Amino acid sequence: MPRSSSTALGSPEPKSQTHSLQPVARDTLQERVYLRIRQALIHSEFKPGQVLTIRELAQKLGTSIMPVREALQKLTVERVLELLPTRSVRVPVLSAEEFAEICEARMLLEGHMARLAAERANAGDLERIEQASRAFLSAKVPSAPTVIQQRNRDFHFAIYEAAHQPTMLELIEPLWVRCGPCTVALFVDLGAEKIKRGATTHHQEALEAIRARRPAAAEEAIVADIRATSERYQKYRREHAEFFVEGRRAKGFAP
Amino acid sequence: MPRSSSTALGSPEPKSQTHSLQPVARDTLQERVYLRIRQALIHSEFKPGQVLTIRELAQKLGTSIMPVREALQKLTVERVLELLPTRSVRVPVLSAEEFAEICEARMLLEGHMARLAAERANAGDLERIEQASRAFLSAKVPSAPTVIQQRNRDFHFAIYEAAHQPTMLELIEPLWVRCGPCTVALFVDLGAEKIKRGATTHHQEALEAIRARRPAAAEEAIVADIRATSERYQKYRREHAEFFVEGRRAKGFAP
DNA sequence: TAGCAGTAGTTGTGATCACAATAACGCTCT
DNA sequence: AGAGCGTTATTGTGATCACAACTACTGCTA
Repeated sequence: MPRSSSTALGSPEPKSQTHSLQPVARDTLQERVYLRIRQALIHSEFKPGQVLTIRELAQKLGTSIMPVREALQKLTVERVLELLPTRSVRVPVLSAEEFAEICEARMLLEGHMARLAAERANAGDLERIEQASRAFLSAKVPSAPTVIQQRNRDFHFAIYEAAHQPTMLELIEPLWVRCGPCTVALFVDLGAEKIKRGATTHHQEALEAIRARRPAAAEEAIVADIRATSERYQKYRREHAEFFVEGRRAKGFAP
Repeated sequence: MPRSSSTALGSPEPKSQTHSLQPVARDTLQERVYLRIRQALIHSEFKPGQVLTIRELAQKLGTSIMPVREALQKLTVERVLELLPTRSVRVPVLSAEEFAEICEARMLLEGHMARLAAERANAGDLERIEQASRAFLSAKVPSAPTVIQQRNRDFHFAIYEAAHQPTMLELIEPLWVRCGPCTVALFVDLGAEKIKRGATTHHQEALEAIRARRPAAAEEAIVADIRATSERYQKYRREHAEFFVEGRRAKGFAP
């Protein structure tokens, strides 16, 4: 029976009506599968290095293999997953160099966006940024690491949205997803508390700079924030080299 | 008959052996289809705004629809193609703003790479850059616009490869592909001659700067080159607004 | 003639099957 | 017991079918 309404995937999110009457593309199973796997990656339900197989995911998600194979390919193209020589896919284990290069690109692009935000942010933008900042600060430290990570993410993107450059924003998003699975490891290991303290300083600086319309300072704060993440990962990889062995075939992931 | 060896797609390119004994992933039909369509896009065999259908392409390429639909999805994820609300795909018509934002990102990333190239290029890198430069200069002006465009591309990437940042290089590539179909229009319309003259200046400046190990100058030259392209497109769109009507269902593309 | 309903054709999505290549397992022989 | 080999299981790819949503065309009605 084609187009089965599977129950394992939940409802197709609440339509995110930003402008009311857009010709909303009808949602496909493929997309729900894609979002589900993506979310699982961000939540560290898969480990770096783990191999994902089409049929296993299809079974766990209660669909045929078709939506899964297209979702996996999509994630592979976005470099969120990695293609093995055998054409299987796995969660990438970012080398120190790869992570550093991605952070370098992030510093350039996101720094640019922070600068623009300081120049262009209107009242509504500012309000959203401040709200995101409050949400980040109020995140309880012993809560799930993904909560803090999510609010950190929200804060950054509140700023970048204030730059009003939607196309560049779309270039930045995949960089975050690529880093996701590896940065979660940082939160879990180094302790969210310490990371939150470090980030708070940069966040406050960025917020102040945008409020005061000082583009250079805003860029500087964001770049510093990203650089801290980059250096943290360098350090972490050196100290936990044994964790990053190319472990294959680690099963798991309860939907 | 599964895995038919279609003849319409040509041979699977000469293996590009850069390091000899890599565990080369076996080539798939999907990948050949992908490269073929990608090439067709770069060569302007499709017009901006044109809708591509799975079955039509499959028939012209002599395959089933499976490889085509995956190739199209891949191109869509890379933003080379655009998803319509009906889930059909079409060649995007970049708005002036979108093009400008992509160019902005390119200036940041490619400027960074040019700077690094000036710092790090070794003898082999320099030789490759100079050879690419000679090839660009020797391109006959009345030749196919795509030849000049290709050699321009080769020159830029010869520089970026000298930065030795493979991950960031992979971030830059899709930006070029996205601009491809629209910049070809520039070459065809404004005349390759004029564009080549303009680019030559920036190319020579970049080459000199890298040779002399002056990172700032190298970055400046590359940024100027990209900015020229960006402004050219702005002007072009304004003057040829009528060409960019959202024309649907323009057929064509002889394989 | 303009408007509209109905129909035939087209298109993307999802399911299922077939197959070749790889990986995993068990067996034998030394 | 351990290395080598043949067999079975698993995996991704490609083809084909079924179907729902949409498009375009036709012919009827006011």
